[in-house]
Amino acid sequence: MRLLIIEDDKYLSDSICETVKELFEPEQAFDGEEGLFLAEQNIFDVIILDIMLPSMNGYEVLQNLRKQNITTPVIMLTAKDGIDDKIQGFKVGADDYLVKPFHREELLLRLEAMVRRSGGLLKENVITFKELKLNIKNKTAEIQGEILKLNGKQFDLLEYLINNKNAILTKEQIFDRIWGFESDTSMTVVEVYASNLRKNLKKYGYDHYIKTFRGLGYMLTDNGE
Amino acid sequence: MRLLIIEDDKYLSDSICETVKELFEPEQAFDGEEGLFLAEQNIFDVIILDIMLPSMNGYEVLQNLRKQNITTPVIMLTAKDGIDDKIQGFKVGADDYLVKPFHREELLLRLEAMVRRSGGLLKENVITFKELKLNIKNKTAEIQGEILKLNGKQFDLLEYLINNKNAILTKEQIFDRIWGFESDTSMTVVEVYASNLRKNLKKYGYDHYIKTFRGLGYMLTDNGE
DNA sequence: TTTTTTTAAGGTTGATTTAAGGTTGACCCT
DNA sequence: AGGGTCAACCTTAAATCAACCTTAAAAAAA
Repeated sequence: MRLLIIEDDKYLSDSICETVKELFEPEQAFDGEEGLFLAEQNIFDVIILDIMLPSMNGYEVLQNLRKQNITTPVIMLTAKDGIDDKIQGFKVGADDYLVKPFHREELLLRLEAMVRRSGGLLKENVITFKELKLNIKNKTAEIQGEILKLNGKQFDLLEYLINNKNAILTKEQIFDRIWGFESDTSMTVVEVYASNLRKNLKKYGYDHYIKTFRGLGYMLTDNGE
Repeated sequence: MRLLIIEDDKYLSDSICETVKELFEPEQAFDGEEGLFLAEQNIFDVIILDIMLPSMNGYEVLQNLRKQNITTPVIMLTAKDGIDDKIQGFKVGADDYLVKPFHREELLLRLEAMVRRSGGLLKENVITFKELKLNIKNKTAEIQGEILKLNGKQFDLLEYLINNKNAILTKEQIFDRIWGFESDTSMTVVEVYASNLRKNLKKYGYDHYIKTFRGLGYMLTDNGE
């Protein structure tokens, strides 16, 4: 679970990081433009967005995102308490709202509720797909009783696929998520890893479940065909 | 959209009804047990739940519901302002929280955000024409229960036609939309794709619905002949 | 060293485009 | 009305092209 914090108050931002680090991998942006740029990568599970920001305010960031059909859940954060702000925030597409100062526990709970609502699961130690079990913590995979050896990025890919089963993931998304959007390696690595992953799953007949959609991306699916 | 309001203050309950009646069909319950009974029917899209209630408090109602795997989104409502209440509410599975007194507009916006999150969005990912369903996200088509395989541009064409059913689309429009107006391929591809699409729909008797208007363009229509 | 990651190259598949010949229907002429 | 002509459209199949797969070797990391 990746969380983007767009907040110019470094002290507050760090403190949020600290608060959530059990459940999320946080990333920080300290002004509006930087935040928008990062959010546009569309690789985060939740975004915490302050309203008063240098270079571009929170509303603009959010509006911009929604215009691009990026639907990552957003929690707006502000010192202002007026209802007008709340209304504006929701109109632009925020999913929740938190008034500073807030209790850490409340933030955590709202984050959880948010992620739960949007179908995601909080960081679990074990995720499964049919008879395939991934232990996120030790990065081990088990299938039909046997232990399956997967190296780092292959594991990450499989994890990402399982967490988004029955949804198409574009090569861009996969690349941005696993290699990082600023990585300068070529996007064809994704194909190579898809290939390797399939090879490893073939033994168990699970390679079929990774479907490629030409021009669109990949999907892990369990509904037959 | 059906909304259940579980709130013992009749005046407040009525006033909520009034506020939301544009967007929801509200139903009222005035104590915990009645509310639980109604909620158990699992026919509502959202529930507004007060905490202080006769016969059974809001936490118990919610806990009970979740235990039965009823996941209707719930907004908790209370006069208490302490963080402890919020925590308890979220722990039991509330999806949002509102402190009395609240602005009507805020309630409305939270309701909208809630519904949007819990599948309101999903509906926009699917468009239909008679028994034909297109899932825009997965780019899959389903007709009369069967899955229909369409390649990229065929799918795009069908999507465009469905979104403009009962309106004539010129070949230029179709071409510009799907191939891009700067494309240097010949406009006759549109005919080829119309042909292929019809061939694929023929099996289900849906080819007739794509009518060509000589000199004008194509139209997808569902009113007979 | 051993393992993992990245690059490079050639092969495969299937979508897209072109081309060619066949239909259809509008319009004109006698 | 009937027949001829033509342009628009349909259909098919072959040619082309881009996306993707696979493999193996090179580079980097452990």
